Amino acid sequence: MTKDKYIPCLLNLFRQHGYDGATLSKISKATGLGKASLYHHFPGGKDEMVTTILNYLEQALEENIKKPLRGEGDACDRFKRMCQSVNNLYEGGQQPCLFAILLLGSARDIFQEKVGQLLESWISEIAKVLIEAGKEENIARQRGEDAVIAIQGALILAQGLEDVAPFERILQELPEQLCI
Amino acid sequence: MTKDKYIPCLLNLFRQHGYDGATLSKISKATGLGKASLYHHFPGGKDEMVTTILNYLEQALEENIKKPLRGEGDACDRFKRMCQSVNNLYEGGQQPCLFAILLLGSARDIFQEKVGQLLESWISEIAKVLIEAGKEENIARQRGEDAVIAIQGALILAQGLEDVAPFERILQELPEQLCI
DNA sequence: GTCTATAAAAAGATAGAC
DNA sequence: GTCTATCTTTTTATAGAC
Repeated sequence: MTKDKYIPCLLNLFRQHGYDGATLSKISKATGLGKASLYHHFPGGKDEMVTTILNYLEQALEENIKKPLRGEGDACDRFKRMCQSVNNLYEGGQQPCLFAILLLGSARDIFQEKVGQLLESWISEIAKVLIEAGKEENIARQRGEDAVIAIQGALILAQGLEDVAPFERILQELPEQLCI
Repeated sequence: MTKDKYIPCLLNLFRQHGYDGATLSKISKATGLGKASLYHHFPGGKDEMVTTILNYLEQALEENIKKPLRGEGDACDRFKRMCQSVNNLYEGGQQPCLFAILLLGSARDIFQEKVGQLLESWISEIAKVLIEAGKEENIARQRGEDAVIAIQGALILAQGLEDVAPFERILQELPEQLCI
């Protein structure tokens, strides 16, 4: 898959400009590929680019988020490692979340189902850790939701206030709040 | 201001489709006005429409959010009234937040400053209630941030999961969590 | 696999009549 | 204050050469 090479660049573009804002002109300039070349790699146009990115993010979620949650140590240790990964993926809170961007943009209808699955699997994986740690099932599920809510909300606020401090604080507090 | 008549319709459009997705064609169809008429009311085009909406939302924030926070009763009672208003404004979690939409879309550069001010004033007003209730200043500020983070995150999750339950739960828990 | 050139469609915006 | 008609620009998408 030679087109994998362009995924990081494309991810950045869609995160910075949104689905509509990332025009083929900008994509062409950023990747260094002509428009026709872009359609050679992604015959389906921007939709296929975003679908490719979402598949890449599904892997990243598996590798950087879920795997640490299934790793060594107690629940709190695992959550700490998850938060470190989250911090990296969102570059310390400076980068918005593509999931949220897609859910709030004009392409919502196209990508909502896939994004919903990814969010659901993230919540579910957090809940599993807490169930394993002895928490009641409903509580564990709620804590999983709370974690994703806090991360998504903090990313929004970081964008609004142009300040990553709330995001950093949320990530720091999250492991303990989940284990209480 | 006769153009005020169109604000609710415009707000709905931009919330449903985002800044780019709300095209002049859709706006024309939804308002029943021709494109030229739209430019008569909003010479600055879509930018001016959104600016007008944001000024309207600033009033709504003042009237429905801040005013209840300065009202009668203890801190927890005031937060409960705020949450009722929040529930109404976002239609039980079914409607996304225009603030988040603008921050995550292609028009971020144009509206970030204004949206940031509105979020900041919301946080600040929550903090004031907690300071008045005897909380330490830094803690009060953090709780204000936590509230806005929870609401924004819950709205994202509601969109992703196509389920308002997390939003409803967050709003129900919020008053007590703030007062602890 | 990449390019230039071009087409086709859609978007934002305006002129001028009524 | 609203309309029809038109214009300009941008965007997506493709044809065909190399």
